[in-house]
Amino acid sequence: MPTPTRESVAETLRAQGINPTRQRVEIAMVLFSRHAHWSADQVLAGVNISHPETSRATVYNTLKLFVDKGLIREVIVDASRVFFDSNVSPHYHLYDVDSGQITDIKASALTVSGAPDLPPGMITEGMDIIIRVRREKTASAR
Amino acid sequence: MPTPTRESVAETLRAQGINPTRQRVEIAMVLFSRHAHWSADQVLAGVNISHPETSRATVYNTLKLFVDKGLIREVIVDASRVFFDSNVSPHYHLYDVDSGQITDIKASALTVSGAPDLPPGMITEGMDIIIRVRREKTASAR
DNA sequence: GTAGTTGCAAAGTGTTTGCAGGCAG
DNA sequence: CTGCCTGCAAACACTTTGCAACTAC
Repeated sequence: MPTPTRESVAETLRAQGINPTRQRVEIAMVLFSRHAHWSADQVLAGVNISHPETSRATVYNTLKLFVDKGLIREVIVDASRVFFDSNVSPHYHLYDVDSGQITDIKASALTVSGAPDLPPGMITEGMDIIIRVRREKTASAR
Repeated sequence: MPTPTRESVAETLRAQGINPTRQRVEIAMVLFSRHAHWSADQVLAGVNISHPETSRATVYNTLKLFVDKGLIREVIVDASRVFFDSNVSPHYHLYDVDSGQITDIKASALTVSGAPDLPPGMITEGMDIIIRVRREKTASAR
């Protein structure tokens, strides 16, 4: 995924039925500049480097909009903040509980079998797998 | 797991090196009254039915203590609050995104193979699997 | 007396909301 | 003009913290 241009990003947004306003394009530019796990604040900071005129509220609104439209994914690994993942291909996560670092695991690298029976009338929306790791030897600090 | 007595709970706490104070025993009584996914507020409410003298701060402190000691598990499925799971045997979760309902899936019901290579010096602390489900037909509301 | 524990209220963090003003067609 | 977007600041929900009072030994 090469660094996208404003035009290609605007095109992507339109394709999802999203009106490509200036702020939304800027936010998408940041998100798609690389596959990463962004907090809302990181996105806000990223956007305002190049274009110092996007508000926090707009960032939150836009991130929610993008999630609804399937452009990005929410990643919930930490109770205290949501990350937004610009990699929407099937994958799971490795979470370093010490550093907070999140790493992707290709879905093809893990096989899950034996899907449980869902309650009737329910459909699966998605499956998250989070492998929590930490630096060895840390033992039982705290 | 039958409803525990204050004595058996105190014993459990001591076994983990936890000083079984009045409040801690009350909190453990609530948590162990049944396997469930408790929010801090639910625990606070539960404790204060029978013993209206435990503060919010103590509930939070105690829950954290219990997690550290392995008596209960944190479940992070929702960005906005932490649940505490009094079932510490290996299992995964089904999460109903509409109702917020969390259901256990026995670990034996799911098989995961192909553990990815960890970064060197890292050890696995645990693996969470969350299957997000929702009521069929809801389609693309909002 | 000492160390560990608790309660209170205030502070903190990430996120959401209400609303007036702006912009595009 | 009209409806969608945006920015601001206040509001929110959950959690954490500082600190004085308390308890057990």
